[in-house]
Amino acid sequence: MVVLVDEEFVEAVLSLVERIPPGRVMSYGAIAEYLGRGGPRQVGAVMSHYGGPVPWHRVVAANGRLVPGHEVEATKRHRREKTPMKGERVDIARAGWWPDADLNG
DNA sequence: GGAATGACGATAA
DNA sequence: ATTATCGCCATTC
Repeated sequence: MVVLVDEEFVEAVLSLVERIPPGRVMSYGAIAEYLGRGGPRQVGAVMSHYGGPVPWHRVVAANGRLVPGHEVEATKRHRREKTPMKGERVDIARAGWWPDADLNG
């Protein structure tokens, strides 16, 4: 099914998700914003089709909602990574990560 | 080309 | 805090 509309876009998304460190998360919008290509829906679409081999559980909705269909799985993993959370949701205010955030010395 | 869909986001009530 | 609606962007039928 070669639905690779933009292999480059897929690579960029997966590559970025791989860069998300443990205990941190990025929202679909943040990823789309960083890449500057498409929108949050496109990032989510890529994840649903090619987000298998990457730490998808570190990608959450802007409101901290975990990945639909894998809420339990994602929650378990965050518990292992000590991700800052508020009940069933991730505390984006504390766990929100950005590539530049790691450059800060 | 047009309508419907989707791992989203923001706003209104 | 929760539910409902509109907007965004590209894919799919």
